[in-house]
Amino acid sequence: MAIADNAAMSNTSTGLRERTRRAVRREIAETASRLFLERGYAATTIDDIAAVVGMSQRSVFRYFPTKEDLLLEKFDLAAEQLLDRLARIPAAEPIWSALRQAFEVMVPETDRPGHDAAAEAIMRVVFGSTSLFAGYLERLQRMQDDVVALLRDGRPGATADLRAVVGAGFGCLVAAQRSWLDRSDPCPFAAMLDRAMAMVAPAPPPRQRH
Amino acid sequence: MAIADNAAMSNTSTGLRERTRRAVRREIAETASRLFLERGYAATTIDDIAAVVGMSQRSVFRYFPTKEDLLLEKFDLAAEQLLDRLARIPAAEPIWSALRQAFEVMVPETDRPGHDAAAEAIMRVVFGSTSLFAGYLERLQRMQDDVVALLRDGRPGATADLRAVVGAGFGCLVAAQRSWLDRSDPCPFAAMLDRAMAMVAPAPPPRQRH
DNA sequence: GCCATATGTGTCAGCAACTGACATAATAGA
DNA sequence: TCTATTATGTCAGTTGCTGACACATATGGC
Repeated sequence: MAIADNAAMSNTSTGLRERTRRAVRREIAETASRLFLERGYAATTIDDIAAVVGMSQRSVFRYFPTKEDLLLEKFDLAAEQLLDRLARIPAAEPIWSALRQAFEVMVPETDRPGHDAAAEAIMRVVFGSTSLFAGYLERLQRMQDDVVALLRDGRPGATADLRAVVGAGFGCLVAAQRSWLDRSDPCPFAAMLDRAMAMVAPAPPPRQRH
Repeated sequence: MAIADNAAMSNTSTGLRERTRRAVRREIAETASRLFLERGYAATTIDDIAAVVGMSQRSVFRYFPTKEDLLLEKFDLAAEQLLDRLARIPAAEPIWSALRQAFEVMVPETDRPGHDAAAEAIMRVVFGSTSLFAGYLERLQRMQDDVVALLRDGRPGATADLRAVVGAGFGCLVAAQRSWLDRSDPCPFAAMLDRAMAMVAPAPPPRQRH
C-alpha cells in the first residue's frame, strides 16, 4: 500500500509529491512573512496571502493550521536545533551553562556580520503583536517540556526542580530578547543574553553534585 | 460637564450607574466561569453565556473585550495585589525574596484550609486550554513590566538586568504552578514555589550591594 | 498505455469571535 | 419635567477556521 511507502519516505527528501508540497509550503510562509512585514500582522488577511500566492484561502489552511503558524513555525525549527544542540552537551555540564549554549541557536543570524535584518524585523512583528507574542510564549513553554524531558535522564534531580531551572532560563531568554529589541545603542544579542543569565545564576552553581 | 464628574467618581463606590455596571459585570464573569468549568472553555460560546445571563451577545462584548478576558481578568486583580504587596517591601530586601513574597498573592486560596476548589479548577481550565494559557503567559509578561518599573526606582542596577531577574522569577512561578497542577500527592503550592525559587537562586545572593 | 486509488484544490456553506452603526429605552441631573 | 447621557437590542459585516462535496491530477500496478 502507498501508506507504508509514504511513511517510509516522509523523512527522506525523495518523493516528488513531498517535494512540491514542501515548496508550496515554503512559498506560502515566505509570502505571509513578507506581507506581515509590509502591512502588519493584523492588517494582513489570509485571503490577501492566498491571493498573492494564487490559491484559495482554504488551501492555505490546508498547509498551515492557523494564521499564527505562518510566522511562528519559524521558531519550531529553532526549537529542533536547540534540542539537537542540547542533546550533544555532556551531562557533566551544569544545566545553566548548557541552557546558555543551547540558546545560541535562538537568534542565529542577528549577531552575525551579515546581520539578517529580516530576522530582527520578524522578531519585532512577533513581539509587537499581542496575540502573536502570546502564541510565541506558549510555544516556548512547550519547548521547555521537551528540554526538561531531555535533561531529565542523564542528570539527577526531580522533574519539578528541573522545570524551575529551565523556566528561569527561558525567562532570562525572553527578557534578553525584549531588552535587545529595546536597545538604543548597537549591542550583540549574545552579550545581552550572557548578562541576563549571569544575573540570575552567578558563576559557581551550588547545586550540582557531579 | 458630566465627563469631569464621571472621572471624579469613577474610583469611589458612589454612583448608582457604576454600581449596577459593576454588578452586571460580575454576574457575567461568574456565569462565564461556571459554564467554562461545566462545559469547557472552547465548548462554551459567548451566545451561551449571554443567553444564561439574559442579555444579547453584543452586550457581553460591551463589558468584556474578548472571550479570554472573561476568565483572565481574575488575574488582573492578582496583579494589582502583587504590585501592592511588592511596593510595601523595603528596598533593602533582596529582589529574589521580595519576588517570592509578592508571589504569595498569586494563588491565595488554594493552600488555605478551606482550599477553594474553584480557584484550582479555574487554573486547570486556563492551563488546559492552549489559547487561554497563551493569553495568561502574555499577561504575566505585561505584569513583569509593571514589576520592573516598580523595582527600578529604589534599587540599583540597569533595567535589562532587573528584567532578567524578574523574568527568571516569573519563570519559576509558572514552573511551580505547572508542577503543582501535576502533583500526585497533596502538596501546598507555597512549598513548590519555595523549592522552585530556591533551586534557581540559592540562599546567599552575590548580587546586592546594600 | 490503462485503470484504480490517493491526493491536491476550489467552492460553498456554516460557525464563532468580534465590530460598527443605528434605533430605542432607561435614567441621571438641571 | 425636560434634556443629555448611557445601556441595550438588532442587524449587518469581517475574519479566522472547518467540514463536505466535486473535480482534476498524479501515482503505481498491470
